[in-house]
Amino acid sequence: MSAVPELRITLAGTERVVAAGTTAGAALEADGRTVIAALVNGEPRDLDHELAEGDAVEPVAVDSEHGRAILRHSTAHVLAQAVQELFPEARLGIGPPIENGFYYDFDVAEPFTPDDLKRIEKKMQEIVKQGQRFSRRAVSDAAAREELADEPYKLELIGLKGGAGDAAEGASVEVGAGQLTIYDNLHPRTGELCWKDLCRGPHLPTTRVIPAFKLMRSAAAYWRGSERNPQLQRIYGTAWESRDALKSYLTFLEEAEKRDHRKLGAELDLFSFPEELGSGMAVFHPRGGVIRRVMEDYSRRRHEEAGYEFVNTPHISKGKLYETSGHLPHYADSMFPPMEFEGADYYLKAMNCPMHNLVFRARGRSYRELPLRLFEFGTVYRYEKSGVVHGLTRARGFTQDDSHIYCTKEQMPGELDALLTFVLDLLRDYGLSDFYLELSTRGDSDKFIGEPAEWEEATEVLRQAAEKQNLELVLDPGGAAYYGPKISVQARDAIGRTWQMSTIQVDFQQPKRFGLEYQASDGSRQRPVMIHRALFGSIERFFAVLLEHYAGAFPAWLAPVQAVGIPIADEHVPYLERVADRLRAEGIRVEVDAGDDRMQKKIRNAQKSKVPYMLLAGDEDVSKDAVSFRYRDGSQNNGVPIDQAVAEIVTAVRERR
RNA sequence: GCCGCCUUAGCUCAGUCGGCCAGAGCGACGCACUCGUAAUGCGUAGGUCGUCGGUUCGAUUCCGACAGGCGGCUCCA
Repeated sequence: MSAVPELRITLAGTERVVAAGTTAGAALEADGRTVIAALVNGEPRDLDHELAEGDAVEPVAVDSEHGRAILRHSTAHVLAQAVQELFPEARLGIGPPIENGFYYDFDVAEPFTPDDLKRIEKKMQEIVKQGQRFSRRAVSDAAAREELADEPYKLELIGLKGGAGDAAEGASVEVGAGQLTIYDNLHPRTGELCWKDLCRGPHLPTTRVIPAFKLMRSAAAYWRGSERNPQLQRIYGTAWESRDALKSYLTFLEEAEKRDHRKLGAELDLFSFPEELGSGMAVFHPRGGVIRRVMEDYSRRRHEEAGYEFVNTPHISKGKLYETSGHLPHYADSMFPPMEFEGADYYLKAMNCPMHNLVFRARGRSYRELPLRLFEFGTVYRYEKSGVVHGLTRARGFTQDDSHIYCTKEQMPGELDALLTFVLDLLRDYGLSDFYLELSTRGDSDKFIGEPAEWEEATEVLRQAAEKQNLELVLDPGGAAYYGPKISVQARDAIGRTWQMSTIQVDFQQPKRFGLEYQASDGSRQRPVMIHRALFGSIERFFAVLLEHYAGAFPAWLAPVQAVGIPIADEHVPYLERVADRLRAEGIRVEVDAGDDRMQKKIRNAQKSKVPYMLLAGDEDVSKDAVSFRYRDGSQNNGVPIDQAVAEIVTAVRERR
């Protein structure tokens, strides 16, 4: 019989009895390298956290989502320590883990240079190599204030304790709701204090078990995320459980860079942003134009089949319209300033909905017409701040595939359900297949207008429609537009990035503001519900997403040039022209490369322009009434009879492959 | 809008510690070559070094403003 007091705990699901004073690490027999922390009763804890009677303990592996966050958080501490060693005057902001990495904010007189980053990274490596221990220590608020007297931002966080979640994204990793703690970095042999930071933790046992990290960039960021606050210098870094994991992340970034639509757009001669037009305004070149036209044509056809009616509206209108719609009071910052003309203020169109409301209101409407679905490729202009304009995904002029559906309240659930299915099916036809949905609801802010009961009802209907799709549903409280809740469809692309695509919004406001009415079967006048919905979001943005998704190698039906004829020698050009004529007669976009490059060079050019089909012909093919295929992936299929070759291409295009 | 960085030929980039005619590769154009699955050779043209202003005997180079771009912050389709 031992006199040592004992504890009963649950270890990774099984009951155990351990000596009092046992740490989570000891109970888990953690090596501190692959298992780097513990979940105690669901809360992340350091390995040297002492267990209490009845605790449930689970290991946290460094290569788990939780584990990486802890690793990155610890690496952020190493970053801050390195910065303060090199720049003793630097004051600390916050330093949380983020997706794929971490950052730390500093108040310094001069922004960091790329050279500074190199020095900081080197210093971090020294700290990692030393293997300093992360040691947790509870402190009272008063003691923390005294210790951190030189860290004004930390003091501010202490003052905000409890409300830290609202203080700033990431601030909650510094101060939790309860007892304040400070982490000391201790020298492994001497135990000497090397550095300390106010932090909730948990952390790795030592800096030595940071396997791989890299500083990425520095940039300015507002303290606590507000434009009104001072700007701090933020350093971004990434950290991984192994060198290989870091390497594959860096490879992913390279891949993303290769797919950048701005780069591909120039390389493939699809579009450009002439400086003469001003920032955020694109022109589409013929090759981009044809892709866009095919995208639009297919969308038009599907909308027509789904009972939409097409309308057209101007690009400019008197300000009164946007006062009626409520945009001017809520949205004026995003609109171009007005043009004074004939005694009225004219605004560039920033939204299509007010104009569609005028179409609805142009005459009396009957319940028999509902749901009335108005559709337009409507070009809008929005004033985007100069720093946010970004290629085709964030432009100042863009075209929405916008539609507004007017229906009765009773029709709303069925309409939303059908709409969401329609939207997802159509997106799938363009080649996106991996989706999740986001439901954005009303928040506390006073930007939201309208009756809470209406909001609740609409939110509930949207939720039900979303749940029927059997897709992951993410809640986004407070993310709604000012006039109503919305569902947005998020799509993951070929390399796993997510893009916001379609949005579906319910709006009770505009029908009221415009006095929209229909006559019901009982002769009474009723107010319709309005559903806003853009499927591509904007054609330009959707174009960019597809361009990046396919890395420029569009499926045949969208490819600007679907086939290129490549003669082995000049004398084979007329033969290929005849083949090309056959294809053109079937509506295929085909070119014959009759230039005086060598055949190999023509193949290279066609390959670089990502043409799906290369059709080669030499004496052998001519003698057999055939062509030889070279596909984009480099594979070939030689001596294919012309009829068969034409059929192969036509079928692929018809089936949108 | 804020912070930092960037802007040299159609594209990608050298270069000038302030000094006579600013370079390369690719692309374009011309000539020769007529070739079986990712670059044939030779030649030619092309730049008031983003714009405007300042400093200087002299500015593409230094300084400032503006425009455009890139990375973030804030915001968003």
